[in-house]
Amino acid sequence: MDDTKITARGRATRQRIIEATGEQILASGIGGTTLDTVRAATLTSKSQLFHYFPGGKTELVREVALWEGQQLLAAQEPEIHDLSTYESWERWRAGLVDYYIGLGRWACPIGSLATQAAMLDPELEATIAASMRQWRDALASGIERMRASGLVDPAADARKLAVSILAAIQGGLVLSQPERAAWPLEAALDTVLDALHRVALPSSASSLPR
Amino acid sequence: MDDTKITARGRATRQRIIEATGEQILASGIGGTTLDTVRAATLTSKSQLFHYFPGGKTELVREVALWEGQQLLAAQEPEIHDLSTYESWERWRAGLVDYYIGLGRWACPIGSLATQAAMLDPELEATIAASMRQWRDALASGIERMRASGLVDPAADARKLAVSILAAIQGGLVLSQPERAAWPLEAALDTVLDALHRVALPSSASSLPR
DNA sequence: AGGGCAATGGACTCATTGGTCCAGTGAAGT
DNA sequence: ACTTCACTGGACCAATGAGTCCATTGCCCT
Repeated sequence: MDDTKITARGRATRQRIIEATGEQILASGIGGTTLDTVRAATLTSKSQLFHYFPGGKTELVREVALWEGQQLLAAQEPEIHDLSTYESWERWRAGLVDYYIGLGRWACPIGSLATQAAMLDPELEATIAASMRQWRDALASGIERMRASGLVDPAADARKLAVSILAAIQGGLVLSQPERAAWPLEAALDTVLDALHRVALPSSASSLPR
Repeated sequence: MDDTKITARGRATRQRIIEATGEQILASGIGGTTLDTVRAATLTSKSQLFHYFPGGKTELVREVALWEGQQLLAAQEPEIHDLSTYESWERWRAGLVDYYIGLGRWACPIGSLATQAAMLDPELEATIAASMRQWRDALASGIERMRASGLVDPAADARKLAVSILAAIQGGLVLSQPERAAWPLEAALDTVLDALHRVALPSSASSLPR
């Protein structure tokens, strides 16, 4: 949607719609989120939904995916851009778990969307894949920084480790969901971060208090 | 559904419905699977669907979840009941990846269902959680066997490692989906199985050809 | 052979939902 | 003040999809 003809009030309404839709999708999935429930939650009307998202539900969901991707990355600041020490990784880990706890649901706004997107909308899937890649690259950069400063084995494969960490998060959340508890997520993260510690050079600290 | 009044033909039809529904759910999700498409794929009629699954779509999906859970475990035989050596783990891993490749989609019949179930049907979620627990316990038993035979550190937490391995599978598949490639799944599995190797006792072989 | 019930076919109903349309309202700029 | 256009309200439409109902077929058992 073009931003050329939109007032401050309009932008606020539009953003309100996106955020409310995001919450509903996290809670009930794309299929369980209807334009009517969004309308009710945002105190708007059908025409507003189509005014701000001419492409209808499809476009709205894509905008939500974009927004959630940004939010997820932002929630990991500032550590996500450091990760140059084990202490930084520890802080990042704690913050991330807190973020998911704060959501009130054991689900990743991006991850659970990814599963649904593949079946519904290829463009949405591409958007989400881009968010994932961005996230993965941020983690990989941190590992690279540690490698550069000699904290981990130069032979370590940063890309592969980053993918494994992301997988632990996503998979951990899948398992945490039915348990309604953080321990599967934390166990998976522990194990994979241990693996990261294990590629530490013999001379450096290779274990953290757990 | 009671099996008391069902003929061989009936049972076959019922099973055909379950399997076709399972395929459609894997491809399009629960929401994307309609009774009409199931009817078309199985050459049945609406009344048959309700004849075999009086509870309607809800009951049908639950039966599918049960069936898929059994299939998934069966696909890992016989290794899933061994896992007492690193070689057995390696064979198990190769077989599992092959199984997912064979499905033609980078998704787990149980895992992707789990994400959707939480938003739709608590009983379905419970069914899936039970499958996951069974799976996890099978893996944990294997680790226990290795511990008993002295192949891994007695201090290793089998339950935690099993959860981490499952998380790597589920998360790896989430990441593999948009990539349309096995490497994220394999990377995640590699990393977490490496972690298992690392808890090997110093006297035993602690690395595998990769 | 034939009675009975499982199995099947398919039209029909009703609720939901995405999307359209047009008529009002209000705020920003001149 | 007034004009304009973004913004808003809500009735309406068409498609879809779950579930119902009843009539018909055909297999199993005696």
